[in-house]
Amino acid sequence: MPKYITMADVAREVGVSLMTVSRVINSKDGVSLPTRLRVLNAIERMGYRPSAIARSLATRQTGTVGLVVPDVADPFFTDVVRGVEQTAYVEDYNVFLCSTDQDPEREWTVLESLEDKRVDGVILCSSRLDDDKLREVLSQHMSVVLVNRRLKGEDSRVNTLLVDNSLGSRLAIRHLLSRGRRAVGVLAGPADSPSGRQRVQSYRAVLRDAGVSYNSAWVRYCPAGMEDGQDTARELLTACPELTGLFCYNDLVAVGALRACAELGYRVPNDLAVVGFDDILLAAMVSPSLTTCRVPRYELGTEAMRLLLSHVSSRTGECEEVVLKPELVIRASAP
Amino acid sequence: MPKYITMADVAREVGVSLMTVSRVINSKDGVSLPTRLRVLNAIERMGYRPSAIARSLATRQTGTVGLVVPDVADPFFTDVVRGVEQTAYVEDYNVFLCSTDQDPEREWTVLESLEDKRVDGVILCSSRLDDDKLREVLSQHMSVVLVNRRLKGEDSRVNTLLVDNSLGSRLAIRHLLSRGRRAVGVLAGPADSPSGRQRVQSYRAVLRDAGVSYNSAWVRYCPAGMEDGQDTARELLTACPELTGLFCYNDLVAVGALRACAELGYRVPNDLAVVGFDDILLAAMVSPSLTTCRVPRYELGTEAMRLLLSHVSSRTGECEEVVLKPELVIRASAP
DNA sequence: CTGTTAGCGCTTTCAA
DNA sequence: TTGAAAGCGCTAACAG
Repeated sequence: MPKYITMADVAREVGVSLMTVSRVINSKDGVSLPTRLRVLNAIERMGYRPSAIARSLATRQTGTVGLVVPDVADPFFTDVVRGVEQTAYVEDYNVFLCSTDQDPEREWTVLESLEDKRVDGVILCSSRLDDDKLREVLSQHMSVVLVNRRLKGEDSRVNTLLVDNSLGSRLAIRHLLSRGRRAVGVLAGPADSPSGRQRVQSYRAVLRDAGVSYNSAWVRYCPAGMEDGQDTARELLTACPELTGLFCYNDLVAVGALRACAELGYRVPNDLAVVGFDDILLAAMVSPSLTTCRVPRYELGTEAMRLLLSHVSSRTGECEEVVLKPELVIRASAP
Repeated sequence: MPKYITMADVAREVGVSLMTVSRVINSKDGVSLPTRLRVLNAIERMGYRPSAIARSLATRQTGTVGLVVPDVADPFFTDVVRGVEQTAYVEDYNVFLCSTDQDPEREWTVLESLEDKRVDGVILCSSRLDDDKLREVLSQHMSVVLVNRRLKGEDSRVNTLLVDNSLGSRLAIRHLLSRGRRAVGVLAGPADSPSGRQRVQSYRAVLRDAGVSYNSAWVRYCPAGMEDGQDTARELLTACPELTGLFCYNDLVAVGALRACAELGYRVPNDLAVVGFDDILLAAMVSPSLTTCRVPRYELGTEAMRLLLSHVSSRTGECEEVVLKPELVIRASAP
């Protein structure tokens, strides 16, 4: 059990006041070089480390941020976390990682616990809270970055970081059309996912613009896991054997679809071209390898942290909205 | 910018002293029911949340732990993180996630930053620090759980959580031998990885016990990524075409080996049987699907957190060593 | 049952 | 250039 050295210990050792030690620690001037050196020496010798807790209480800044994600193990958020962590490290912040497990109540709870810990700010990914709840809990936080979610009316208090879903959708669907796939189905992800809905909208728009007719039965909502994708793909393909292309909510769902195809005897891409979303590591690894929309997930993390810190240290408190662009990666499942 | 309510605000509002409010918050008795109710009511109404910072300073307990991993995005640690986070949530702790990026200096730095934040304890996974440095930095922490690493001589101050690598290795090699693969190579992972070395040792022991001769050229150390596995496998297979089996440091390396096989025209499992380690999601997904040693990663996380909390709240400060057992999962790459 | 007095370890005035 | 005093928001130890 280590006994923490305090500033008073150091001051006593050197024979100066607390303030002198404090000044040295914070590299403030007003300390003669000889004194500074003696203090520095004592600090080193005694192994003194200032208590961030005490400092936080006095300065009202904790040097910590909260990162809230639906699922730590989801390969999508895994990279976001990496990005946040990396930038935090460089900027000398620590990050509280919280998983909500997709549960709004748990999301609420962790946001409160972060408030208790007096984090300097929060990065909230893919929030499942409804607008009112979200507004309420966020109003308690000093700085906020919302990732993958827009909150109307709060643009002045909340930073927003989005992926251009419409663009992704357009790239994917146009690619399929350009390859002669005119009957394109969609595994649209959770019905309550804004990004899913956005992509379906763009899907419709592209087909309309291209003068290609489509059937509303071709679009199915589904949970975002691989098993879910497999099950829903099986249903969709059985119900609509006319499909020649399939656009999936994410790569996990797409891999599920691939498995459903294998199961049903569909050859990919001959019988059915499949496009995913995100470009997780797995996408390049399955066979056939997956054509997909690459989302810059790591950059999502670094950018989120950048937005947060710039808000924290800005006197004005102005907020930004940043949109990152996906790009199409063409592989074997939809060449 | 929210203005935080303080305990004094609540006390003034209700017309009682700080202590009464404090007692109510901490559910201590010595407060009459009517008073308690009035306080509770005010807290609710004013939206008061006690500052964990101030409380930490007073109690010398922060309700936070540090989790240090080499790489947040590594699918292995991803599940460990999930386990830790889950248990932390249930037990009302917050976790600081730190990535070391395999860099000993960074590891040192983050451990110091966690010390500054006065975490109640630290879970350190696969530390790359040498014994002395490790001992030094850990001596500054109240409670420690070392995962995948043993530190001799500190058993009384440090909890240890290990995977039974020997067992895993034995299961894998015996499986290969039982299928008639007698020329088994090893992609052993980083030369400085204790778990890698442990597995190589068991590999030798099993062959010796089985009376099977082997060639030391069959064992190659390599970095732990997929590309690394692919490169090293290519070299190994080219140099030792007599191999009929391959035991890999982890699944990523094994998948790399699979790719090298495809490249070189080896059929798996006909020409070469491949066994991985860990059983990450990817293992079941590649083709041929990967035979591997499943490591209970999520349990590693929950158990680590359990060990930590039991140490934190134990008056005695006794430490434990726990070993978790892997099991063989037989799939197509080595049926 | 309730309140008062001291800190926890640091920073922020303001004096010297 | 240095230091003394007060306070950040809370709890622990005693009173009453």
